[in-house]
Amino acid sequence: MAKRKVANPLAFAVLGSLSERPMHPYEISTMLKTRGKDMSIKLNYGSLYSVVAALEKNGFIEAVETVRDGNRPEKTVYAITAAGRDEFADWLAELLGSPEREYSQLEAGLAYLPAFSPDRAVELLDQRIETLVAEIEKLETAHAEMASNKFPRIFWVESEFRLALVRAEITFTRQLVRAIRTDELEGSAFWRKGFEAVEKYGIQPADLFKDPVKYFGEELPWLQEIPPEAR
Amino acid sequence: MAKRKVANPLAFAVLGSLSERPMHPYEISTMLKTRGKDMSIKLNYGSLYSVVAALEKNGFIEAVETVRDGNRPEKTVYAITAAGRDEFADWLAELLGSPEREYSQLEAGLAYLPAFSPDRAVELLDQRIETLVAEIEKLETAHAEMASNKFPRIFWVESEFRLALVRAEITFTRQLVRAIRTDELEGSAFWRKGFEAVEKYGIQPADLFKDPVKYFGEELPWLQEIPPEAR
DNA sequence: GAACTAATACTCGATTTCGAGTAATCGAGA
DNA sequence: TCTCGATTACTCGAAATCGAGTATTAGTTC
Repeated sequence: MAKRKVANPLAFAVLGSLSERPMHPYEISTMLKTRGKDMSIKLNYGSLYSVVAALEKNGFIEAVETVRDGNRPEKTVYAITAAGRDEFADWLAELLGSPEREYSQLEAGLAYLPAFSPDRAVELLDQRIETLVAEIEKLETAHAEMASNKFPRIFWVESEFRLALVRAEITFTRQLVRAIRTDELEGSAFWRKGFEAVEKYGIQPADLFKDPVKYFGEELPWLQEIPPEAR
Repeated sequence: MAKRKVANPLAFAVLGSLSERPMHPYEISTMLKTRGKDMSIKLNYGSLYSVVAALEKNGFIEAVETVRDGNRPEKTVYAITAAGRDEFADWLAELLGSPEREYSQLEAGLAYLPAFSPDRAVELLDQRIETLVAEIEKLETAHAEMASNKFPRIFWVESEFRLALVRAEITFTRQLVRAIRTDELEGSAFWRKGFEAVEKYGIQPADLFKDPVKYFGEELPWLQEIPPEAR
């Protein structure tokens, strides 16, 4: 899958909007908002206009008219081209059919979890859970409302997916907190010991592994598996 | 939470690495790789060097020595500063404690799901499921291996989180496919009818809502709720 | 009808991001 | 000892990204 000429997901939304009818950029932005698509695709004015320009440059859309309304800046109305329709279909197929690696900030944070003490980690994760619970409630309320309006679910599956993801995140985080609290996370007791040793001896965390018996009271068998330069 | 001076997650990883000991940029990159942190934080050489420069400019790290090794480019070794340690701790706390809105590509795709026929959608989602299954198997194998090496789980929680997310995605996708297939997704039958009408009458999708009785055989009560300009 | 707020419709330029390219050296095998 | 692929260690510039700022008009309230 060669790289897209215009890769910003907002460009995808622009193509999607223009495949309904010609519009000017600001109109696209308001339509995305009224339809709530800006909840699933990040909308930023700066990006919108540069993305529209890039789409035009690549022949996916074309200016069909410019209207001037009093002294306001003139609006350029764009229409999708045949190439643009192809690009949109191809892009949608890719988005749905081929999952692409995405990086979440929690993943980044967890990668450095041992940099905090277990207690501090639990405190922060609990805080996260609270925020996520609120998020879930907001989503559920919105869904209940749309359902009661008989608004077809097909128009808000993306929000249901978001809900599923947040639920998974909360479930994981709760389990993690419990595991840290109970030390059942293998290595968590070790994590505690390490932190206490750092405080007690006033050493750097990296020094812990130079004398495991002193600081952990035992050999660490897995330590031998790690090449020295990665310790 | 004011914006970070250096916002790229890779900068966070750089601070995390340098809080262990001074290193030169390339050394950071290899350490991230051997520890598998590059699976959770996107590593790109171009970004690495510009991020290091930005961190230095902002006083979070400082060059401590430059070594030259034969005719190779000279390596600048950087150390973290006190401000850098604070920044790292603050950043980690934010990553763990305050979930930030993230946009996934599947969400973007689902937002335009009705642009494809139900059959095509199912076909693509099935394809996605296949890829996700393979991904899950890879992760599970890797985890089993680390567990059998007694490598403490605390060092790979981020990968467990990733697994939880992929599992949630697959569960959701499977449910969605089933719902589309069985038409139990309210609005899915309507989606089918709409698509058939577009083919039968050769009209634009947007025209469907101009005469719902003709194309869907009934009034669509929720349609009245939508402001005309958002239709 | 003056004042003010909200909505409309962008613009701009400072960063950021990216990934392909480069160039030296090392090590293993022929 | 020659070669060649892998590893080391970056560089560069084109393109993307962002969000704050601007200017006009429409609507609302006193």
